[in-house]
Amino acid sequence: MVNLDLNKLPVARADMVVNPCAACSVRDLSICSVLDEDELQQMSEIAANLQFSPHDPIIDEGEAADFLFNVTGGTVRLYKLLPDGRRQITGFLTNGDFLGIALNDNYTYSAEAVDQVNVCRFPRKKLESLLDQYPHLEKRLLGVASNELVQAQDQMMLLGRKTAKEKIVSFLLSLSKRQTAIGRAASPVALPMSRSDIADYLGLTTETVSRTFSLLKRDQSIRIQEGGMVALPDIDHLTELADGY
Amino acid sequence: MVNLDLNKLPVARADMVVNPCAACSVRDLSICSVLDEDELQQMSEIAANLQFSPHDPIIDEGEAADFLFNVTGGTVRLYKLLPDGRRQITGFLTNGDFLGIALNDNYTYSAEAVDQVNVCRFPRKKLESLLDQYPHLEKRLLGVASNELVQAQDQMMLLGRKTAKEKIVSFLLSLSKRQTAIGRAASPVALPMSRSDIADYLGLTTETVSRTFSLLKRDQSIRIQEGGMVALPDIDHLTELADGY
DNA sequence: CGGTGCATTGATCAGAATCAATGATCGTGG
DNA sequence: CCACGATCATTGATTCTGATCAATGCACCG
Repeated sequence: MVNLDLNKLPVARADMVVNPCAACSVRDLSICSVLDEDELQQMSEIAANLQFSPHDPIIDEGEAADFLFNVTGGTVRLYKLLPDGRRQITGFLTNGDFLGIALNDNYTYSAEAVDQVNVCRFPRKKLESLLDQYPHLEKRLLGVASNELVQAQDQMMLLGRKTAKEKIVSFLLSLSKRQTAIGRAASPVALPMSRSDIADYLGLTTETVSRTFSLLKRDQSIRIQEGGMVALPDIDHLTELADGY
Repeated sequence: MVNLDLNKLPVARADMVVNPCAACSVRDLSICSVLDEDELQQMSEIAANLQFSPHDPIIDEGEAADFLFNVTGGTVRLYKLLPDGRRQITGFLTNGDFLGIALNDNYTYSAEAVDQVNVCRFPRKKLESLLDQYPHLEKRLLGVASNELVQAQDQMMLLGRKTAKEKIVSFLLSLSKRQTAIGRAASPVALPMSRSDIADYLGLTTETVSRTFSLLKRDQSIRIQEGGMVALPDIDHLTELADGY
């Protein structure tokens, strides 16, 4: 039976009662993809499904890192704050992304729901003992961490050396790539997060983000569609813009 | 027997012939700290000791990732380039640091020797099979990756949201912390890298780095000693400066 | 002694931040 | 259903931090 958390409304679906993970829509994307049926059953026994609404805190920097998460729907922002309130968003998590890979005693960053978010929550200790039991799960986690490191290095290049225009274009392309990775079209791209989220992710201000979008619209590099979707008419061209050719 | 590489002069010491790793000066700092004597022997059998002089390339972005490394002496810079030559240094590695944790088929960054560097080189495939054999080694690697992620997030905050002064002070403090982690005094701090390395690590120019050092000297926040060592007279004060209190 | 590379300092410039106003969107309640 | 307020996005005017351009200083080395 799934460990229901009554503080947050759990996602209740009929198929979950038997083995919720078996029916998980993001299984192939997540660390769970390496598990067989029995192992999946064990995962489901320690997992709780939770839902968060926009702006809900999911974890807070500094608090005890008692839980790890898998994002099963929506978008999550990870961020750190300076004492005076300056914010750096270190990443946006979506379908299948793993949250809490840093195995410290306390979280070193905060996480909030950007839109309606579903997560699968694991008690850290129980997940760790599963990791000991299943080296291939640990190996998968190492792979995930390694990918995140590669992304982090790209983001450092972006933050340290790219212009505002290059930052915005790189950001749109990374969203596009993520969409293709989960089998969706490269364009148009969904932007669930606000201008200020984008600004704090790219080391800019909201005004500069807005101006740069206007600029890109003006020279036809992007088109804004209904529902805030952004069409990328010429990905090759954008790819060159992103690296400042 | 150690697998000698004749292109680069290996470090040859008498104790290496039997089991070089047993006498390794950075063993306790490196991933090898979790290995027992037999396991260490196996590591030594796949390891090659290499030396690099300042500016020597160690790995090149894009080339096949056939080797992983442990830094056993000196300082290594990791960096990425944009087509027009802009450079972002993503990290400096020293004693005990592991190089190549991103297990992609090709390196996603380049590495060069800053000063005289010693490394311990492992063929990737052989190391991977050792990882399969020893889950605790894999676990240790996951821990290393996790630490690097935490550091990467701090660096994103630095690059995206800190002022030049905060960046320089944060940098000096991180060097100081690293020194204490290997049992040395917190101050003075050694700066083996050039102004331009520091600039490319912090998302600044050499001129701004130089000016900011002068500024910090003027208000007595730092003192330059012989040999380019930097004394940090009041670490608490610097810690506040670093986060913009 | 002169040359080369690196660091420092100064003068000016520019890209993005800040300050400020207006516009668009959305949810809520009269 | 529309009006109001709140929040977010856009655009404009101005400022400022750090980049760029330029010159000088300094140390190491042949």
